[in-house]
Amino acid sequence: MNNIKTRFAPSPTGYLHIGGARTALFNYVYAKHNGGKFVLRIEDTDLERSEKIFEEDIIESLKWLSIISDEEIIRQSNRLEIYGSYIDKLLKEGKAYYCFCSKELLEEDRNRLIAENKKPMYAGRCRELKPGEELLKTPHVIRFKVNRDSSASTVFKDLIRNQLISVDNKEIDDFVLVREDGIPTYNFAVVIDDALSGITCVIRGDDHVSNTPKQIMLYNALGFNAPEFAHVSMILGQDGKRLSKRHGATSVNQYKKEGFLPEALVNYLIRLGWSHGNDEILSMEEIIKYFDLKNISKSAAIFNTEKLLWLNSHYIKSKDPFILIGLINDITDDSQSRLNVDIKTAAIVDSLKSRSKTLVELRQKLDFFVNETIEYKPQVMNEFNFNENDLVFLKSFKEFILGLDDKIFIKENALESLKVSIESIKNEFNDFLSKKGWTMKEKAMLIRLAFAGEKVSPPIYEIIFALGKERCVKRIELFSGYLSSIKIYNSKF
RNA sequence: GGCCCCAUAGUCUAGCGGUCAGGACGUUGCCCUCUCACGGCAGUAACACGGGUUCGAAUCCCGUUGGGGCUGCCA
Repeated sequence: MNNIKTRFAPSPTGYLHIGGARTALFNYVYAKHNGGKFVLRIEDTDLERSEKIFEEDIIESLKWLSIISDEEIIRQSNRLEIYGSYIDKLLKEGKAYYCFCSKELLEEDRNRLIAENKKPMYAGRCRELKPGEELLKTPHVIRFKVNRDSSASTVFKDLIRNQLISVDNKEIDDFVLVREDGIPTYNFAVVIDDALSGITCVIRGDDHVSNTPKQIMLYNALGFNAPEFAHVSMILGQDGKRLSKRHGATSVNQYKKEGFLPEALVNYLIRLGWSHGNDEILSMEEIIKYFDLKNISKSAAIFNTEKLLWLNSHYIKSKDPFILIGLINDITDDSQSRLNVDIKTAAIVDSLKSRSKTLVELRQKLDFFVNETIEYKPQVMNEFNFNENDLVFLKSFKEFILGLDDKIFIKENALESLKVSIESIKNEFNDFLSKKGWTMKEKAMLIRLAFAGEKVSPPIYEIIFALGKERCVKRIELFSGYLSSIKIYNSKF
């Protein structure tokens, strides 16, 4: 009966990026799988770089991904007294010490060691110092006194590799616990908070493995039980380098704006490094049901937008068109461009959803329907050789549209009745064509150009329904006029 | 440079001593078809290299190479 508790502890020094989102996701689903708790902690001890807007972005982005903290969110900046009491304890017990070395001096040391091809480490000048009250009034930091016994090493088990990682203490610096300004450093604050919050398992990025021995030493020095550790590999860009801005979109919020669904991002991120047999499509519920640290990959993974797009199109396809309209409106800043929530818009969205990989793409494809006027682009129109017969057809087609029963176009906001309408338009239209001895294949492109001004559009019956009689007729007339005008133009030469 | 970690197709991965090395994205071809998609079918492509251990190695061990991380009073 061990109550699992995990956490995600980002520093608010940037927007939530996909690497962080994946780490948060792993922590969240691991806790949920085990019936445990997941908590969020904001590590804002770097006063220089932390910003409130980043904190808000992180919380919002996680919420969008359905990753919610089970407890009130902790901010390290509110806990300075707590850290103070523990530092006093370490100082009193001789496990930490004051260091008065100037930054300039340390910089010199470092440069010298690097020049000598040695590992840059603190020389330990102040290790045995017993500072008097006067000296304590001068600038200083507090360092941890690492056990320097010649054979001492620090060992921990990594749950991802399922093996022990051992680091010789001589590789570990007497690292700083409290800065000159009195603010604790990451390695110190993280241990206090994880211990006090009762975190049982720390799942974090690979880049923290070298911090883990330091933290274990602190757990031991403070008399806390250390949690378990699981270091997940990092996400790399297409070039195999660490993911950064130059690889394109990296923040979760940016993906939202570009028309990705949270389900798709969650599904993609969890599969990037974790697997459950051959399953590719996984809902949050399924992920929680099956998730296991044992099935996390040890190696770094390259972020592949193609697969994310595939997942996104999958989730778009499976959504109700009315819901899609809402989602598109959610990411539309300009109130002028908002979509109407009605059956006609839904009809086009329903048709376009299997043709779009993102919500943004879907919205763009909707332009021909939303905009009142359509443009006849020369680069599109020049590909066709129009003739008199086309005008004859359009005239006849207009009559057909006008002759359609008005009842076909009046529908409740129900997708089922929509299908019936489209079916009857299809039947009527096929009758019309066969009576005239025309075929769909030869006439479809002309109609498409008239209605959409593009070579690509949703199926014609669906457009007829969505546009309605009046707009159809208007577009046929405009297009006929356009054809006549280019005919006149051509005849001059 | 030092320390730590990693290594199956272009990419994500399954595999856990005996498999025709499986799936997915991508890509190619075909079918469907009013366009484009969707969908269906088929194809393409991998165990980094070298030593061991073993009757037998993608799987275990060692080395090489390659990649990543850390080496801050950042997290």
